[in-house]
Amino acid sequence: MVNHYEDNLNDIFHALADSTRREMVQMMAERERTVSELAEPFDMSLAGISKHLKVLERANLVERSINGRTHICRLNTESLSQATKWLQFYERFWNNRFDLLESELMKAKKNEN
Amino acid sequence: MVNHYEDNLNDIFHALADSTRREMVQMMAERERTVSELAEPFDMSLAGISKHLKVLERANLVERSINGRTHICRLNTESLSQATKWLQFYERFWNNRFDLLESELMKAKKNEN
DNA sequence: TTTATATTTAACTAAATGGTTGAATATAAA
DNA sequence: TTTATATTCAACCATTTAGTTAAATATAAA
Repeated sequence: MVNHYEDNLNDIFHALADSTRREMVQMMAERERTVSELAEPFDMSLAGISKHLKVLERANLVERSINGRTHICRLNTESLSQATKWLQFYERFWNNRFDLLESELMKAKKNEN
Repeated sequence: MVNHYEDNLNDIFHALADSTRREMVQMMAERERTVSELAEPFDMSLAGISKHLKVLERANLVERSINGRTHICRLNTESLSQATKWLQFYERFWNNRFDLLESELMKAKKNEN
């Protein structure tokens, strides 16, 4: 059994583990962007940006539509919320743990009196 | 200016971009674990697990206390919620976009009549 | 039809990653 | 004091990554 869900999470987290790519995501969060727009803020070759874009696409974080000679890139919510869901699931555990700790502390405090 | 926040996000997302490490996180979410406990489900050398653990520690996702010859590993909420916050911030943008789209569709529907 | 623009592809490189094995360290148990 | 257990460290290896430059492709503009 191949686990596509796991593969996808690998790709998503990997894609987000790079400052340049996260900045690109930020830019696309504001609005759609062409490849050269995405490249503009960075001191990096267009080929370099093109590669980063591919990593984001592999993770399904970005979709592209080709309009003449310019490519228009936009974010895809689906993958992002997959990652968020994973994180939030485990945060819940911690928060429960903390709630537990807190209630223990409250008990302890009561017994002080 | 060095950006520690960005570095940290790189480390966190990188740490989470590996199935083995995510499973280790899951285990520690349930309760504290020793290194050998963490290693048990995997078909991998202890040295391998030890390295994965280091990656999680570098990301501040895990803290370790040494108790005799066994090391006890537990999760650190802080880093996880840093990642969650980053993700949620950008999800907000998308959701706003979707709300906008939705209201446009409503308008269009009205004009149909 | 020629030239300029937008982008990708290919080939290359240095560094990082994910794994291994074998030896080292430190502590606990016999 | 010897032996067993828990863990890390060091050295190594194959693969992936993040970047480069130069050439290729495709479209738009002169």
